[in-house]
Amino acid sequence: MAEPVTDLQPDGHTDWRAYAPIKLPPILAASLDAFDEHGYHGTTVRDIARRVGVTVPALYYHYQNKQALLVELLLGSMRAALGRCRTAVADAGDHPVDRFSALVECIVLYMANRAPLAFLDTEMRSLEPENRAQYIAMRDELEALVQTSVREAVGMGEFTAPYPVDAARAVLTMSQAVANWYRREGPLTPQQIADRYVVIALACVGYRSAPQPPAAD
Amino acid sequence: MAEPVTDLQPDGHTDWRAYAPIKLPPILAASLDAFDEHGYHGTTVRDIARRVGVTVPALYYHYQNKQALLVELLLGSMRAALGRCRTAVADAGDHPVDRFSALVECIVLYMANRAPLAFLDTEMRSLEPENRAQYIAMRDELEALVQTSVREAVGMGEFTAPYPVDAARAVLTMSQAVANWYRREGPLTPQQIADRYVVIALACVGYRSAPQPPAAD
DNA sequence: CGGGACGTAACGAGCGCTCGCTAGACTCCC
DNA sequence: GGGAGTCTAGCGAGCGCTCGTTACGTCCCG
Repeated sequence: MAEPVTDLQPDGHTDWRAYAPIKLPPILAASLDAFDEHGYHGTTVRDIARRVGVTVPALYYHYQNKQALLVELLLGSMRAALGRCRTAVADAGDHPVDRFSALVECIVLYMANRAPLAFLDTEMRSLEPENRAQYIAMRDELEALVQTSVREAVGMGEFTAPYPVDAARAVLTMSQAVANWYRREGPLTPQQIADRYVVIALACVGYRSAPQPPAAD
Repeated sequence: MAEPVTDLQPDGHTDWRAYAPIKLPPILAASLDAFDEHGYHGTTVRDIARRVGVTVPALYYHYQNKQALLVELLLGSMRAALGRCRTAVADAGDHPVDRFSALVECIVLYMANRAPLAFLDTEMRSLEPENRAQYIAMRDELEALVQTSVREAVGMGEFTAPYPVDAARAVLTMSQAVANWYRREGPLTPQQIADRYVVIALACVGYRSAPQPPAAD
């Protein structure tokens, strides 16, 4: 019942910076739209069916229940984001500053290019306990990646922020928040936003020689 | 039906830094807990009644309907936060850097001291259109306060961030995110977190001589 | 001609909300 | 001082409706 969706797999990418238009099965795509608009509990299976253009039992032929739709989207999204972040860290080489920059760029790129999926994050609390536990485990791993790169860069004297743990969390949260305000019709591309956020994040953690591009808003 | 609650008024404070333990009418307090746990649509009026220890009709004696409970909490919370921010800006004097610092401190203090209320923010989409419009208007005003202080400080050469608009939004979102992770039993007081966030935020916007307190995490 | 992919119809449960009613406290007037 | 009237705060019962879910029939394609 429902085979793996490439866009929701940890290795569903060849280049962590590359994003094709997202391709989800119709039922998942409709569920995503509905959950983003009204939240999990505010969405009815009848609404999802209506969006897809089928009847309710057709949904239950493809997915076990409503919760399975949320699990597929939420865990899949986190799996995909984490997979890309792991690749980004691996590709960034040995230097913690490069790993940190790659992480911020990767997270922001995901939040913008997959904003509807990332926006679902708040529906985490509607996951049943064991699903939520899985989600939180991945979430914690993502934060650990960021915290580790910051800690190492501080150890090398590259970052001078007086409160590196708080600064790292601040960077993570401000990056994740991109999913909440990014609009495709906005003036900046995801890559432009990501580039700017790398600069902002490096300033946040007190990078000793943060780059100062000439551009302005 | 339901007289004003001090904690939810824009002028429900004498000092914008001072927070007494929050005091809400029992029904609102129970609604807040339930909405935080399960979301608006995931909460039943029977659950709220059970928490208060009364029957469902008793709720409807005090409040018009379920939506009115959310409106009271969400608009009230935003009203209170915005009220404090306006006071903070007014008290900070003429210098944009001081206004910016006061704003960050004020926002973080609110997010920590009123975390359950601030956490409700995501339930904005469950507001009926006209209520949501009011909420968004206040939200926009809050962002405008931050953006203005940054723009003025950049104009004076005090902030050197290459992308001040993006940096200002990053600061706002990372500050608001405090409500999502703050725990009362955590190691830092709200004031300590706020002080640290002022330092981090000043770094974010490229304050030319950001203070460097000696402490570490 | 079998099974994958649906549709029709309906189930029990629970939803937000309201009805009619009442115990008790308070006010007012004679 | 005491009865009549009114107000607050709440109750038990149940309304009409929608929810997630399912049993079962049907159609079409290989």
